[in-house]
Amino acid sequence: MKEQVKKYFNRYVEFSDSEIDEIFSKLRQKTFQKKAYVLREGGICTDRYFIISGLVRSFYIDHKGNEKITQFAIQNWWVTSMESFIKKTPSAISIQALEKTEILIIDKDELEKLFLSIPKLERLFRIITENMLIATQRKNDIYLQMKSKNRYDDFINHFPDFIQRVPQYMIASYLEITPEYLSELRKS
Amino acid sequence: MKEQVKKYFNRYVEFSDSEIDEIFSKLRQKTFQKKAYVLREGGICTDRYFIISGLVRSFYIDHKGNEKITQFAIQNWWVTSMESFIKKTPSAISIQALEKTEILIIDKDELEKLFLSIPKLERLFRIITENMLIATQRKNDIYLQMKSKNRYDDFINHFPDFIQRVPQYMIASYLEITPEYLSELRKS
DNA sequence: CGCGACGTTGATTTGCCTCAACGATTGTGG
DNA sequence: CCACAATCGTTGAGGCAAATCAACGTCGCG
Repeated sequence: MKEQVKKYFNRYVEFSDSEIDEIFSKLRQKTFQKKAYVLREGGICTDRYFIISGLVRSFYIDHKGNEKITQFAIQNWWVTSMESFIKKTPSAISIQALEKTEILIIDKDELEKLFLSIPKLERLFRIITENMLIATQRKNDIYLQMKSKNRYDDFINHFPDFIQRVPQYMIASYLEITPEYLSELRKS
Repeated sequence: MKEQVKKYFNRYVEFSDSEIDEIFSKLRQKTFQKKAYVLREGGICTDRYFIISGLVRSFYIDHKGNEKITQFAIQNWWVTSMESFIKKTPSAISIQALEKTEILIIDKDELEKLFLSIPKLERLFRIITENMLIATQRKNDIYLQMKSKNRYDDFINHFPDFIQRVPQYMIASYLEITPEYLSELRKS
């Protein structure tokens, strides 16, 4: 497991073994069973979560009471409620495991301390955040412009493995389509 | 002008005067007339742009040949084509001044060097990127869920000054509505 | 076994787009 | 300084993508 994380970290910035050890000493590891909540709506999100294995979704409840899924995250992805984490406000989203999921947890205060002692770590997080921004902008631009059918095709191309692991109505939610209409689309 | 930027920088991280001077020595200043292009689609975006005064839009051309506006930026905002900047790929978007606009330009290579000599600057950019991510996610979540009418109301509340400065059909484009339909909405 | 979770189907409605045409305003060259 | 062209907002008719609502079939699980 440590090897996996180390490899991931070194993809963007090179850390020495002692730096990795220092970072690791601040991480907590936790296992979430299927349907368990990593974070509940309304709570302050004080952590960043790194997925070792498994699958989670983040979602919020819209004004009509429907769940809206904003993100799926798997192995080697970071999740958090960014707005809550940065502004220390109650989180609008919940994060929930869809399978048994292994997660590494880093606390905000610990992270800030690590940024000071290991500036390279701050660099890593700058880069990670930039990548998240690009991905989010991409979803924004592409999905607003595309018709439902094309969004579904795009999703299949980008995340083929998710089709197997995620129930269809959740994919519909992520794509902002009703389950009924997605079912219709799939016939063709 | 220098005071304005210094004040902005110090909102997130405190820099010494000598650090500010070092940063400033790497910045170029440029004035763009109305309708002038800061960046053209297809070019590699090697800079980040900081708006001193004025107003720009970023937009791309969709598959039907229509302009889609993804962002407006004013005083104290950063703009760039993030994907092009990070990956060094041709930019999908153009950036254009909608008014006479004063811009500070920082080159990517210079910025990377500054990150090494002034780690606090990297911190500033991490924070800026986080804020951009939050804003982008917000647009994502809210706009996908809202009907056109609500998006327009939301826009008016968040950016009341833009209404005066930006032609209506550009606001329509930003909100992913046709100008005709926005006109219809405004009647109520 | 029985219940809840999930996918499908069909009928109806609606939000929004498309296309075409028409004023009002601004700007520009002769 | 006027004439003509762009640019911009509005209006209306018609059409389609996608939502809503309700009902039903199927599977897996406690």
